[in-house]
Amino acid sequence: MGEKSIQKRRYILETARRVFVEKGFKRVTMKDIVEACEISRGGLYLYFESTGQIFLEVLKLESEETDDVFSDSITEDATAADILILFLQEQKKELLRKKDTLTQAIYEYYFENQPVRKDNILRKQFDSAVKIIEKLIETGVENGEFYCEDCKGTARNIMFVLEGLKISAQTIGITADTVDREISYILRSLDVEGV
Amino acid sequence: MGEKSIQKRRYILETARRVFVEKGFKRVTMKDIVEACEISRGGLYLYFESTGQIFLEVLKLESEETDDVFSDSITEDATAADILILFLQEQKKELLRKKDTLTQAIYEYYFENQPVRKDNILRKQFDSAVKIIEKLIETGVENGEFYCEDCKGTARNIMFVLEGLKISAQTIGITADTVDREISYILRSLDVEGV
Amino acid sequence: MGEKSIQKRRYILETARRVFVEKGFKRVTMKDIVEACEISRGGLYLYFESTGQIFLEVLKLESEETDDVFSDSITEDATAADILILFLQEQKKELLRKKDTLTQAIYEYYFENQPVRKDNILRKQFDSAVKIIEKLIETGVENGEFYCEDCKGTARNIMFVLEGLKISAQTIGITADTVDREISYILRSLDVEGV
Amino acid sequence: MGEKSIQKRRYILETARRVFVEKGFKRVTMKDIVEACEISRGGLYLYFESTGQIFLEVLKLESEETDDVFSDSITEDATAADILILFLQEQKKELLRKKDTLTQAIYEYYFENQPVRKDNILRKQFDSAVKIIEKLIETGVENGEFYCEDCKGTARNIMFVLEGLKISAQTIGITADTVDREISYILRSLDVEGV
DNA sequence: CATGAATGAGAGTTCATTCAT
DNA sequence: GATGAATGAACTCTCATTCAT
Repeated sequence: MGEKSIQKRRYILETARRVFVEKGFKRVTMKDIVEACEISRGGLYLYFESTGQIFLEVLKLESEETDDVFSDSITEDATAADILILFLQEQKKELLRKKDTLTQAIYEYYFENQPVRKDNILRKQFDSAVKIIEKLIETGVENGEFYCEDCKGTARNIMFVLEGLKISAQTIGITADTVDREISYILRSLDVEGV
Repeated sequence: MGEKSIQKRRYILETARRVFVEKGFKRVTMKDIVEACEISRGGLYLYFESTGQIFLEVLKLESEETDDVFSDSITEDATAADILILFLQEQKKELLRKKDTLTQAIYEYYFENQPVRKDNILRKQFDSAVKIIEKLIETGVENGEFYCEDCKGTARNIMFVLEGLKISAQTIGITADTVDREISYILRSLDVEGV
Repeated sequence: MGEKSIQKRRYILETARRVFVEKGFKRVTMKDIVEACEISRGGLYLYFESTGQIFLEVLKLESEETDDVFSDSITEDATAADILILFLQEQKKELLRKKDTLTQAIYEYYFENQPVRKDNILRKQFDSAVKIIEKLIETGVENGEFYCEDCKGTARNIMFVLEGLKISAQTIGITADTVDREISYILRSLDVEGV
Repeated sequence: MGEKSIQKRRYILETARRVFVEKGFKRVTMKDIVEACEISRGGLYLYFESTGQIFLEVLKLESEETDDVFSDSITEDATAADILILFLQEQKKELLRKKDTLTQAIYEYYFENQPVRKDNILRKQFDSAVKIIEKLIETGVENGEFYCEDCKGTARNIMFVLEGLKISAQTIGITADTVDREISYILRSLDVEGV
């Protein structure tokens, strides 16, 4: 059952991604994807067997392409504070996009499919983000940019706040203001100046 | 549209609630509710016209009965810190329940139906919770229990952390430990002693 | 899930019977039956859930209505030989009908579904036919109409010959002559005169 | 339509045979055969155009290789009774095998495809078996081994009993005992001693 | 008011068959 | 000759919704 044309596979995943962005996870049917891809009903089944599988593959692709969220922000002479701020700004953009984001689909998918710890991509991303932020804060503390007694705790706290903002964006709705306020709250708690 | 038997209406909502707790929002069909209620198909339509409407009514009932989350915790001689801690412990319980909670259904519902600001019950609850916490913190500050420069900001921050924990509980899964750590992080940031 | 209108149920079974007679068992789809009955797709599922179930019910009806194959042949003053001959003539008619018979469908069904001994309607019918024939032969022997050393064996043998003719009719094809020859072979072996 | 590789053709038929043995005729799809043969979808169509055609060819091969059912049993000094008994024992083995036999597939095929008399392989086999048994009985009668007034009739009767047993084995199920009883019934009717 | 049979749209899935390579 | 990706028809099954009783 060799995986057929690898381009087509990728094409389907990219197209499906748009569908998920638009409709979330649950509402998406194989038919939706077939139609978006303009391929035949049977054609899709040649590559994938369910929306769940397709979604997971979309996520995989996604994380392959973007596990460098931070690396983008890192330039030689950027300070820890610079990087943290940049990262938070990125998150803000993402948060406010609301549509054009997989967020909703991801949540919906994980509501239904809570895979074993190990397979939970979401968890991996969360944990790795915590680690990176922790490192960043430690660096900042060493440089005298930040003041912080519990770097790991703070990193975790930041991530939960971001998660809270993310889900709020999708449910109760948030404004740029709200995000800005939370970001400065975080930065102030680190004693970053001029915020 | 004469409102028929008000007991039956209530009976349906209570039964439907259980269904939503069990299956979330999206997966619930009118058929599910009909079967859970053991009433006739047509009968349900006499009272409600869609799962969405039913869900909203369930939420309404819910909030009528439970906008006193705090009042429970408040006894005459409880300190602000006592109350806050009690509140956070309540939230912890709720968070770890995971199943047996409307949380997932609520998120799912609001993913699809983002009503005008004003009708967003979720938002109202969030905002009112922020206000209450803010008050609480202010009281605590006045009493010298807490140290806090931006009460409103802190209150908001607490709520976002809780939201973050809530959604994490439903997706990546969290442990009691994780919640405890966040709670003490919050309390420490308020300079609450002995945490 | 009460069984709805009993007439409709029966109507469906009778219509389905015609479909099975025409197409056998395997080739029949739920759609075929829906169309033959001129009811809606969902309507059929209200009553039955698979062609297999429908077929079994058809058989049940069938056997309720026809377990009196013999009783028809029995009149007060008929001799055992008369009855046996009548019975064999009935079988001949059935055999030669070829179409307009459930035979094929029955075989196809039992190829796939070999239920526990006890539930095998086919087996029950076979066994009960053997018993009746045995009785008949015994009576004939007592009356001096037949000569037979092993009544049970002969009865069984007759039934297997009939089965052989039945399946042959459906596969290699047989003529009236063939059946007649087998019938007289049987009767001769019982020493029935004038055959 | 140049006949391509004759080995491949044969390979396909042998593999397909196994598939038919396992699943009968109707349930077998071109896909099943393609997969069992581990060849390409298009490849199969180069050699055959339908499961029906493949099945017929399988039967042809089969009969080429096994029209010597009897010859196996015939040794120089075997008596007619010996040979008949051996033949019936062979049939018994076949009957009880149930799975691992083409029987079901053959019946299913002929249910749907009743070719003109002449092409009906099944019929040919039946007729030729009758002839051989007839010869055998005649020989036995001449040798004083058997008593029989209508050799052809008896031969035919034996074959129908065998057919009856065969179809019963596939539908209502039979035991070794049942077969033994029928075999001795047959032999007794031929006055074979010691049965 | 209440019932529940009936309808029909729509989602999922599998395969026979073709055809460009 | 051979491959296997692609197509589209055909089936199965489930529900929201209506409507006669």
